[in-house]
Amino acid sequence: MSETRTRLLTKAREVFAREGYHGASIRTITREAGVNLGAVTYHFGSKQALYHAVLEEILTPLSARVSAVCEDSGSARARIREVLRAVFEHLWSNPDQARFMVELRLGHVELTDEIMELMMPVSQALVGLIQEGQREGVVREGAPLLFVLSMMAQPVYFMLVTRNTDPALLPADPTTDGGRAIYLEHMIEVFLRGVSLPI
Amino acid sequence: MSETRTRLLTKAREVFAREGYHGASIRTITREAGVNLGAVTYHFGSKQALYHAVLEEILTPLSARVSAVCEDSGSARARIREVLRAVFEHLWSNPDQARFMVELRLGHVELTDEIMELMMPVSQALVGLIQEGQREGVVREGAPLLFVLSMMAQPVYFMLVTRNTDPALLPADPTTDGGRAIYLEHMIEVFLRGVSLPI
DNA sequence: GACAGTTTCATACGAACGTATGACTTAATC
DNA sequence: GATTAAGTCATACGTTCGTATGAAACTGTC
Repeated sequence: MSETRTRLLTKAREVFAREGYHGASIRTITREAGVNLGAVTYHFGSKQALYHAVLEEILTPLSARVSAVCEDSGSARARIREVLRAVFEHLWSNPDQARFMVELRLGHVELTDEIMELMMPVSQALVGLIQEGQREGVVREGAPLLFVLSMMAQPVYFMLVTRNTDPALLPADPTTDGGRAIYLEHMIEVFLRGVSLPI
Repeated sequence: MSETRTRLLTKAREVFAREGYHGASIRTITREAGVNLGAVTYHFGSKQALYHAVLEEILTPLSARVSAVCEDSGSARARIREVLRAVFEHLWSNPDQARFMVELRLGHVELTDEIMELMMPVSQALVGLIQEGQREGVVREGAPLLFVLSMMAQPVYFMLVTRNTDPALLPADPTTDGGRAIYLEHMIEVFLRGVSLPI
């Protein structure tokens, strides 16, 4: 794989995340990547294809990891913890990823069927996990998809807010391992209590 | 207030929400609003000023309502329910609003100080509410801002996802009052259990 | 009905956009 | 070292963007 291609992928992820699909221009991306203006056309064909390449690069490992954790052995409760940890760490390991996924949700960009198919198994795996949780009595009755939404809401929203907020106002520094652990533990705690059975 | 101006505000909200700030063009907005291309310049001065006008129109009533509910009489638990209801209903009464607020969070658009000042009292009021909840024993110990984030995550994320998902896949139809009630009750339940004291 | 102020209109401008093109450079093969 | 394929480069094309401009069409006042 050509170095120009990887430089483009790396910078494109950063610039798309920072400015959004329409806000980012090929000129900005190529300039910051230190490559020629024509490189996007040559290596990817178009701006949209470059965006999809970045998206795929982000979604593939997330999808794989979430699906894997869902099918782990162990109690549903333990796996729910692990899914939250996986999503959280994935989004935070590269903050740009959460912004990508949110813009994706906003639907400002046309998506290919391939991208869609990359996301489907994730939500299916999560629904399955919640159903097992209900069978094991960890999750109370209700539509599984509602719980899936509640599960994903916190990692995405936390990422969205904390990256744009003055760190001094935050209860923990999200750029350190210790700070991140606080956010993660909080989210897990809220979700597990939130879905638990009445006592 | 001129009719052209209000038509612009209405259509701009819709188009900005649908396509994002950079994706929406003045030409699209004015064409769909049925007004002249120059109307944006004349009535607002610039595209950005139009965006800010829309944002202010959205944030002002939300800010007022949330602040009012926070300072209501009644138990903290009841007020938390009411805040969730207020945010939820506000976002769902016009789905575009949630999309605006998310793009705002993504930071793809430069914001004025006035817009910032419109948002500050909301988060302060919410922090105060959580602290009262902790005093009353409804909310367990922990950084109030963490709970505030958890409280807002669900309404925003639910809106974001359900608007772009095939309704047939959803557990309830978000376009009907009955469907919305299901989502709201779910969110309230998850949050109140999630922040509650261990028993 | 002439006037003044306001709003609308068609149109023009320069800048920035995504993409296309063909010459140039590099690297590998024989 | 000639040939070929792959990659890089500067540059040009047509389009669309936000904005500016001045004429035309309103609206109310005297």
